Amino acid sequence: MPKVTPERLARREREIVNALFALGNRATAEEIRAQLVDAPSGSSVRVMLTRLEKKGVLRHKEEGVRYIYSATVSPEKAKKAALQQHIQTFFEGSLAQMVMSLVRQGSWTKQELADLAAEIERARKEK
Amino acid sequence: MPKVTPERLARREREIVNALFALGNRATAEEIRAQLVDAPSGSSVRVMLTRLEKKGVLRHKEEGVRYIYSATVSPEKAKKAALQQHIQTFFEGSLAQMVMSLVRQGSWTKQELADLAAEIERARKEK
DNA sequence: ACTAGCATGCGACTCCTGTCGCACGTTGAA
DNA sequence: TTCAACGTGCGACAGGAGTCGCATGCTAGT
Repeated sequence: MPKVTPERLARREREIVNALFALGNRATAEEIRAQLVDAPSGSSVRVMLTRLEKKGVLRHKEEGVRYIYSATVSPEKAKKAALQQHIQTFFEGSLAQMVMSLVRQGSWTKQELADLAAEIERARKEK
Repeated sequence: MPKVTPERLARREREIVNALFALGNRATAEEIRAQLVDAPSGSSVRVMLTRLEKKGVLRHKEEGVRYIYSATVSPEKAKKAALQQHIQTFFEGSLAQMVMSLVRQGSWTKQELADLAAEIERARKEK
């Protein structure tokens, strides 16, 4: 059995896992379905869910009548992997470069900038 | 013909487009192949490349004997879309929240923090 | 002019994705 | 107890993704 990382999933499967993370890694089939762009039938989503579970990517527990799904990888790990991916693809592997770019290009409120500055100060002091 | 955004590509196709971006949106079939994890044969990659081109995701121009491929969407646009995706999935849609988290959790050198602080100062002054 | 070396793309094949309809079990109301 | 409402999963299917071997064509060295 080949190893299955979240990054190596097929399109819809990945969309589903992402939706699950966006929903706090705890959702019913229907909630996930609602989150999907160009949403298929509930039936289709459930097939995917089952397959994903068979692959070991998801698990479920029953809660009353319905199933509550969640990813087996921790959101933290998935987040980290996805970030790594993004940085590798678009910023030559440099986190610093990415954050710089975000600060420069994003649209920030006064408050956000202040908070961010404070956070950085704190990080600098810890050095 | 359904619209084809980079996010809606199949696994391998996406990997290829990402590899292309990582290579500066300008690469030969072989360069792309080398960049792929669990790399398939050159033959396979070229088939993908051709299909991607047919879908309008890529284009190529001949350069001597070989083809140089590049994505039709600008890297900037792709980057933005990918970022949006990431933020939506892992940070409840908040860019600020994401950057905060990165500053807090990333491993930063003194220099990087200084540069970042400077960049933020600059952004604040522009307000 | 030959030939070795690359690079392209065609034809072909397999299996996985993605889709759904429908039958089935449970629950709560009439 | 009958029935509607809801959620699950089975069986089935079509098409696309992913793979490769090989024929073909150009380039550069001998």
